[in-house]
Amino acid sequence: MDILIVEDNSELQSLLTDFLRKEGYTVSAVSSGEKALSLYEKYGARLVLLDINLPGLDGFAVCEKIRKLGNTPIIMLTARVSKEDKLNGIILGADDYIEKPYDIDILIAKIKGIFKRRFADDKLTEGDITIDLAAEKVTKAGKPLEMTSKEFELLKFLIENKGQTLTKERLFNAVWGIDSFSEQQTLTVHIKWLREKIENDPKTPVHIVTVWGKGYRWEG
Amino acid sequence: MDILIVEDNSELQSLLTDFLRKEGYTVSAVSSGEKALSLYEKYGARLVLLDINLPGLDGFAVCEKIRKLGNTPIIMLTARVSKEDKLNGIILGADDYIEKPYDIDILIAKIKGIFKRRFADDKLTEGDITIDLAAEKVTKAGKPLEMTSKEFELLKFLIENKGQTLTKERLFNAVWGIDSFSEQQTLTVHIKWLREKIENDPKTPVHIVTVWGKGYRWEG
DNA sequence: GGAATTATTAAATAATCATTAAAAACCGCA
DNA sequence: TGCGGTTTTTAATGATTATTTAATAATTCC
Repeated sequence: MDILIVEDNSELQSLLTDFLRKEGYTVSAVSSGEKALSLYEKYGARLVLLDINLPGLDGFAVCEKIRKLGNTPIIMLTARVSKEDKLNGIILGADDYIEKPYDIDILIAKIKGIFKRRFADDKLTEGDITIDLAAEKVTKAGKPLEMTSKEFELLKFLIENKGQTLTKERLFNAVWGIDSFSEQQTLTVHIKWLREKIENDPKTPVHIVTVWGKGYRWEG
Repeated sequence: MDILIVEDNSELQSLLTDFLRKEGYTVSAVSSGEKALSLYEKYGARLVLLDINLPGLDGFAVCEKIRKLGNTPIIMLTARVSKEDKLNGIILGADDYIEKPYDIDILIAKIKGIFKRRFADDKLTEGDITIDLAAEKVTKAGKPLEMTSKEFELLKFLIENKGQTLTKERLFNAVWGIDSFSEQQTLTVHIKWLREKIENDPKTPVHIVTVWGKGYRWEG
């Protein structure tokens, strides 16, 4: 899915949906924060358009949650124009915002800008590494890399949160699903295998860097 | 299952379902993209009728996902007639589309056409292997291969979805039709017999490759 | 230099897949 | 129905691959 629209005004929702589809994006639209989250968790999205005024869970909360689940760019839609909101939205992780009533062309332009900046094509690329998340396939400089499932999960999580330092605990939790601060050996060993496959010179890793005393970080 | 209908308009859904059942197809109908995907993942389908306007996950997104899971032909149902939609749907993998309100006879004709093109007439070839789906006969480099019915079904399903990794669950459901405890064993044994007949060197299979932890994939 | 942390390596364990043989179910046919 | 052969399933065993554990070496920070 390209774009996830979270907007409870049904008129506006279908307007946006139609417009964006005509631009060639695949669009899913929901009318509540809860639905947005469950859809996002299950299927992800490449961009989220997020209304601030939502029944139940509001836009800021949704933004925060999505930010915890991934680096998907978020554009906030807001009728309220207070400085605090702008500040708040951006601080909490929104990549951009637009005020209602807005010029649809400006919105499209913003969206295109984000897609262009963010995605070369429909695969996730990092340097000479390409990751097909759906097919669970990784290639480096065109050559396919054989990945075990744990290795793939780990790589995926690192790249999805590139630039962020991830604690070992968080990494372990994300990939293995449970807290188990005792078995950090497992993680370091897997990091080792990953580096062996990903890095040009595994002895001096440039992608998977270790943050001493904290954990690891993916550098793009 | 022959046909999976994804349509949230319940009236239209039951109309379609009844009509197609009368034509002799086995039909399942769901009203959301999420349900469609979970059903497809588990049981597959030989044809999908897919409405574009769905609540939540939209038709295009569903189409995209199904395309990643298998080569099943998809017919899009749409009220909107924009060129962009047509383009989009076809680019994303739909084999055909039909506009609402549509003539049911035209739809039936399209469906029959797809079934005929896909599952009846000409012979399916993969390298030096030729499969006659109607006659249930397989030849390798001109020589006939004796196939049991299960072996044939399995081979057919693999080749129909060549290039795609098929989970054991999905393979079993497609060929055996039901879940079972010892499904794994039965499947692996049949894979073994198939390899014995198909592969030049059954010890190092190049056509039926195993995807560790997932299932199998046919490489053409 | 020394304690804490991370990297490396090898070996043990666990999970999954392949092979084989034998039992059970199936099928055509008298 | 019962027979003989074939297909399919089940079960037991062996092989392969993934993952974890454990022991040791290297590195980093103070």
